[in-house]
Amino acid sequence: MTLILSYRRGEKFDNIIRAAISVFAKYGYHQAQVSRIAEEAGVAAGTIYLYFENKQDLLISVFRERFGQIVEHSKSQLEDLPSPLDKLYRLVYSHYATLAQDPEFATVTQIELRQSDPVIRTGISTVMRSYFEIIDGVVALGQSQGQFDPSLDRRLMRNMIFGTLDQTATAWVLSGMKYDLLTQVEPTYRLLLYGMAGGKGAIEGGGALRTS
Amino acid sequence: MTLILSYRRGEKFDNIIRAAISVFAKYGYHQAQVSRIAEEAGVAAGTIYLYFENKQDLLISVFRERFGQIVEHSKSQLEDLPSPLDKLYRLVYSHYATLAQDPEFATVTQIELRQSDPVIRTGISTVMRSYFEIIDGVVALGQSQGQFDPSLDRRLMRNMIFGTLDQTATAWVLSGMKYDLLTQVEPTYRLLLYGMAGGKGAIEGGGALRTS
Amino acid sequence: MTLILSYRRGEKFDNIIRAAISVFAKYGYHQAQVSRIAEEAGVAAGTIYLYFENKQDLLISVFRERFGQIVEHSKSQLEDLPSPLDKLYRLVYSHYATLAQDPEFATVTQIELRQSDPVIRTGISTVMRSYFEIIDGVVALGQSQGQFDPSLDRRLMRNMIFGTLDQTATAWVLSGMKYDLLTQVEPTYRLLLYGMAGGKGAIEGGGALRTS
Amino acid sequence: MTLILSYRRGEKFDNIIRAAISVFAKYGYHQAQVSRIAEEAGVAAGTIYLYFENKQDLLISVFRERFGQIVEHSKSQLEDLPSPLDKLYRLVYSHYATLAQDPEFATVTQIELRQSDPVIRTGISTVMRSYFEIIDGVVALGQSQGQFDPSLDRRLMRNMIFGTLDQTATAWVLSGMKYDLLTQVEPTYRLLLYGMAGGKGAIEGGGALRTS
DNA sequence: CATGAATGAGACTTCATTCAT
DNA sequence: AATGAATGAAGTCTCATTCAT
Repeated sequence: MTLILSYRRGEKFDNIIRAAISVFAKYGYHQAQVSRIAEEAGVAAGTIYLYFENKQDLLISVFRERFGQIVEHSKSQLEDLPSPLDKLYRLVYSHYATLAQDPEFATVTQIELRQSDPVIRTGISTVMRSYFEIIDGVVALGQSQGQFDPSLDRRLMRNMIFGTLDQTATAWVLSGMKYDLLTQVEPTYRLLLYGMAGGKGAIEGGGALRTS
Repeated sequence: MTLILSYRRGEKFDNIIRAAISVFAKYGYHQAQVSRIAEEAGVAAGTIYLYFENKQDLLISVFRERFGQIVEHSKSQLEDLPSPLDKLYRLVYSHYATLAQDPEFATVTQIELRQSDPVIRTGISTVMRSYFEIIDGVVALGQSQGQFDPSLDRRLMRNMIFGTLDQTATAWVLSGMKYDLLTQVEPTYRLLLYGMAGGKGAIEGGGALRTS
Repeated sequence: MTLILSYRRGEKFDNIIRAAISVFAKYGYHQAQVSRIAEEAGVAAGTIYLYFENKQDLLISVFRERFGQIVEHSKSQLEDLPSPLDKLYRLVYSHYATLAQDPEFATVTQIELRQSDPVIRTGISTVMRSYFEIIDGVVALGQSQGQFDPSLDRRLMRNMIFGTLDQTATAWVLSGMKYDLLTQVEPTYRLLLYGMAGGKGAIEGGGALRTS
Repeated sequence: MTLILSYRRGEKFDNIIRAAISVFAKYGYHQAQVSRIAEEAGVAAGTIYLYFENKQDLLISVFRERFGQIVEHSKSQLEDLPSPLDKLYRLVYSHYATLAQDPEFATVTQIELRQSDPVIRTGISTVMRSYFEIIDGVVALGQSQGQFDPSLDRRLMRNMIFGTLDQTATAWVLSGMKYDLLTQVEPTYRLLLYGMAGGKGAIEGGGALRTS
């Protein structure tokens, strides 16, 4: 494991990651053969095991590697912005843009990564946590400054933001990426902020059932 | 296939479905052996293939069977309610209540069903479509009656609603179901309806970036 | 494991054992492919795993199965004989005759079974123990009746008996089984009983070094 | 091969041999990784291949190197002694003492070296032959001088001597070397010389079966 | 003489599925 | 309708060995 880490970060490492994304996207995780990834990366099959512990680790690493960059990128982008609203907008934009720019990565992220395998889920959730922290940061700031409803549970808001972005992205991938995901940035932003009511303020109704 | 259908709906069918949920929840889809499901259902392994085409079909059937009931239930529940707001509230409630009532089914739904296998995804999306149609119906009614912002894309609203419910449910399952999911009904309803801004109406800011 | 045991003892079981002896003898343990054994046994490769846990278990089972028969046979043969000397003679005869009758089994026993793999050694030693107990029984009886020197360590005598039989058998196998092993029965018996001195009684010498 | 020989005998060669004994004893031949031996010897993995042809050669060399010393030592020790009985005694003593002095080497010799691999067996038997010749020399001298029964087959006597020493040593190793092997020198010597009957001379019985 | 990153062959084993009974 | 013994395809991973430096 220590040895493996010492190998990381090299031309071959990058080639393997690239090839893995491509092959995972094309064939899916289970159908993707390690030997095929090796071939596409221009290395011997055994070489992959100098850089990754096993196939699962490769999938997780693909995600960590790329999504880690995205998280770093998002973080730096949001830092410059003082307004929580701007941060939210930028967050939506970054999320969609990242996926729109790289269809193969989008496929892997939205489809292949949803493996129920515990090891894979655990590996992914580690990276996801840092993304959630970014979202949480935006939410917290907005609440403290009064732009976001301070009475709402922070975790729930995060679930809405991520759930909406993720579901929208998944729907887009499953549609065959036929439309431009970036057209959804603005409406998603508005929807998250003002809700389905569109910012009209409190509406009568919906309360009759609350006791059920 | 015709033969298979003729067998369906019997005591054994139900036993197998029940056993499958239990075993999928305990071991995960890939680790769940058909022979183990058979054992837990009290039938021979081969018998399962009289009721289901294959293991994938079993997973999809589990979902179709249970989720179909839920969809029917939700549909009938919403029909009685005239207000789109009440419908939305009831939708949130039903979604959470169904999962909260059956932890094993919740695990299978939120975790195991997220298989990247195309066949499984296709099978699931068929069932999901009818659920999406319910959501879409609520959204359309709300827009035509003016409670929901008519300028918003209907599909996007559906993605937000489902994405939020789903992500919230997944977070709850992954947390070990340690808290009561039903406490999230009310806040989720409000959040979906009024957004993060809490229904304060248009807020300045967030617009500067819209051209980026 | 319980399941596996329920399968044991059938025509297929015997065929696999027979095929395994043949293939192990021909190719050696490591070079012997499970698929080849299956082919020779006239079953599918997977079928072997219904009867044996793995390849190691197959090797151990081969030994246990055949050697177990031998042990039972030897035990019954020796029981009838009242004299420890006759028992010893019969022991030597049985040991050599068993191997001489089945060259393939002899090869597996003397060569392939000498794997240093801990699991294999453990599996084998379990069966060997019962053979050692037979030898020990003969030794104990002979000592109590006065035909064997009672001052000698019983375990050491067992080591000499088994070591001599085993080494003689191994030398015979490695020689290509070019001579008749049964010609060694009589001289082996005499050698074990009377020693290299040939029963001449105490001889001067050899004592000068005993303090070194 | 010529190149390889020219490298031999140096500090590194000795380090590798030492490391190999240690690693083979700890992990067994198949579990012993060349890279681990290299690490323990303080050299790079590739360096081992400057001194040894392959892993098998390394195992054989370990044996040849150490056992060769032992053979030379035994030979020189026995040369001084005029009596075949003293030679026999010394042989037993040397055999046990060598193993008792070096537990790791004992483990490798008695356990790891029993590989069924033909190449390894062949390599080992070459070294063994010279040891057998020493034994044969003692036997021949004893027979010609009349201390050993001249009617007995020389090879059989060698098998008994080596088989007894070897089996006793193996039993000692497998017991975890819990007792002092040297306590077995004297009884082993007596047992080999006078047999189980303890030198009482011919005993009635055991003859009835000789025709069977 | 030495290194150590890269190679790549090779086989065990699992388990969903079948089909004779 | 049910059984369950038998099938057989299919792919990951290890690690001895090489060779460019």
